[in-house]
Amino acid sequence: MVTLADVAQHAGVSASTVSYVLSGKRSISASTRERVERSIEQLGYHPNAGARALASSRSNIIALMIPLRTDMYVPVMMEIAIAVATTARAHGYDVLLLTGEEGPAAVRRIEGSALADAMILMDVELDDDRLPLLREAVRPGVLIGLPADTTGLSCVDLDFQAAGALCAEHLAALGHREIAVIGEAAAVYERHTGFAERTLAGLRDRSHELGLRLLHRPCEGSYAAVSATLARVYDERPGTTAFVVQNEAATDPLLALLRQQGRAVPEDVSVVAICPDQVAAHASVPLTSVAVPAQKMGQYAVQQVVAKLEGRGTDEVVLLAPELTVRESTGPRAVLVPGDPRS
Amino acid sequence: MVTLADVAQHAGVSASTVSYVLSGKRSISASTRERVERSIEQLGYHPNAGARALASSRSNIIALMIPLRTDMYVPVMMEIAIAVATTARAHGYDVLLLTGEEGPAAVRRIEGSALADAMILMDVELDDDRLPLLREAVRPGVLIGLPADTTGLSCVDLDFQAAGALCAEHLAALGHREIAVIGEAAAVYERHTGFAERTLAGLRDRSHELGLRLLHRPCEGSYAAVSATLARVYDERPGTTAFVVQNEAATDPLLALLRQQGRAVPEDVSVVAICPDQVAAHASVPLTSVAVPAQKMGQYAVQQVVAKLEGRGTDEVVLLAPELTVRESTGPRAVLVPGDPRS
DNA sequence: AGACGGAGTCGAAGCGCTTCGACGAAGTCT
DNA sequence: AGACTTCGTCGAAGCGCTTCGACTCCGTCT
Repeated sequence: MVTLADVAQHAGVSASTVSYVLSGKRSISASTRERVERSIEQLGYHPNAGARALASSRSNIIALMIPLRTDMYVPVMMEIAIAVATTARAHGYDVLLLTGEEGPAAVRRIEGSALADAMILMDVELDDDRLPLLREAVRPGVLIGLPADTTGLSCVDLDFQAAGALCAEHLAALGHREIAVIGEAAAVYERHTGFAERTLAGLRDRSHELGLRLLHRPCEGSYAAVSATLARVYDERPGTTAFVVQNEAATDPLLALLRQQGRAVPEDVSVVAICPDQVAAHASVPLTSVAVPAQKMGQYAVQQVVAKLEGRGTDEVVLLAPELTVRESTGPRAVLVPGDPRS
Repeated sequence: MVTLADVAQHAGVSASTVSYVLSGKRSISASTRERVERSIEQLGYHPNAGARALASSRSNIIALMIPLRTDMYVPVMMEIAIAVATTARAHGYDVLLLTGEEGPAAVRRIEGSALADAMILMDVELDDDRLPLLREAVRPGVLIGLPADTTGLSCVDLDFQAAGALCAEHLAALGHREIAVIGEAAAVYERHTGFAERTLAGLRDRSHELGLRLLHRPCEGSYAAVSATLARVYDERPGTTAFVVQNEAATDPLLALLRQQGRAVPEDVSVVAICPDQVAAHASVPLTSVAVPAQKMGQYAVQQVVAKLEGRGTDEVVLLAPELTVRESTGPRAVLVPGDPRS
């Protein structure tokens, strides 16, 4: 392995000079800089990560804790992870992948070992075990998600409450009065994942204001589960004319089942989904949807964490404003009144 | 931060003794060991990763290069990544997440900087840029996937060729004679991703041996694309009675479209998929499938890489034997002959 | 009894880098 | 002209750990 000393010797300067060329922390004459850079190039020098970390107490690594379970949102998680990795690299950082498995111990381990300079946590629960540790930690952290108590923490998330409200508004404007929510799997609510509850709150509140009747049912992503949920919904609320789907895995089954039952989308039933744009656009009926901006969230988390590492940036909660894109799955409520041509 | 020296002082021993307690590389008396362990516990000591890496030239990190693109196999990639992270932790390693973006430069960087002790590469193309570097590298590497030339490399993958053959056999045994393959997106073939071509080879060869007619069409995962492909298939080969689907994203659209066209699965048409079991089991018609053992592949890759790091283990290519699980999407070919009750 | 070997511990020498203080040279101010 | 800066460079002191002798006991073998 070629070391700093090798480069220094090759360029005829001292080791510290090479170091300063690399870091730019002191001014170096153009001629020296060039000579050093040529030597680096020629020798194929890469600074030893361990030595650098030890001397500078900076590892240039950001830890990313992803959820272990794959019961929800796999594409979203993947998209976030890739966005984090890509953005981090652009800022000169690498990403260490931790699974939720270790839980709070992982936070302690990273903190104690200085393996990473900062942490990004995904799949944050309302009252997450890891948060007290994160608050005490020397190293900055950013959450993707929104816990109950955000004091002393930085968070990024979609404003799911506003997203829920937006769905209600869109459907209300189209004349719908009875709406069913196909929610996440029951387990997601049980572990108090914030986004699910917030979406529901947004839907409830705005529905109430707008005079809509709302029925919420948790639902797994399988055909069988969606089928059962759908049957129950129509049983309890035969007048349902619109669905809001939060569990992205449920969108395809839902559309297929509605079609099978002879309910046309959007003529008879409207469907709004909360999911990544890509998923919405590729459904059998392109879905009117509120996008989950996975990539933006990943990028923002990294930017925030890097800002903190550089001394800029403070704790703040950023809720990205939801955007509803109208595609082909929503339309005016079919009203059968005397005189209506369709009646 | 608490250091080795702090622990040593607290326990009343020298630093090296603490180090040996930690590593177990020299024998330590039970009493000393206990005292040191108590001190470690009480002080909440975690060894500094950088210092350890510098002194031992081992970072205890495994680098994982995942594909940047999300045009295929997202759940598989995610499952592999999680399996790698989990298995690595169980062996005392952490995982560094690299995206394919950097390409060969990433290999050089890891190699030069000693950031990781070993590398696991995913999304390997037949003639991958990174392979020459990996062959020269001091650090061991394992590929998940199978390139054209495997000399000097360790690889794990599903035996996709056998998987293809297995599909053909299953359908032949059920009496099918004309089979259509819904392949991966055209881009996947263009970049010469091994598994796609190997599957096809397996299908072709065995079909030929068994006297089946095979039609292969690349296909994106969207409804529109599957719809178009399906139309073309029935146009060219009206007698098609079975489908093999490789692009897992295409399974749902395919089933939905077949249903829409009044073709019952499995009564009129059989469908075999090559995808993770979870995907197959949750489809609208539970799919007969050859499993892509993502988790096993991830686990194996880590075990292999760890074996190499420990001096055990040599270069070898491991192709996992495919297993076909019969579910509800395949059945005997509907034969309309005079006298058949259905005719 | 003396030589020998293993178990248990310690001290010290690095690992390759960053960073601080120092120093000469050259420019700037009064 | 002398006193100050500023610029560019160097030497040396660590960062916290691993690891290699070396040393001391103490039990064992002849």
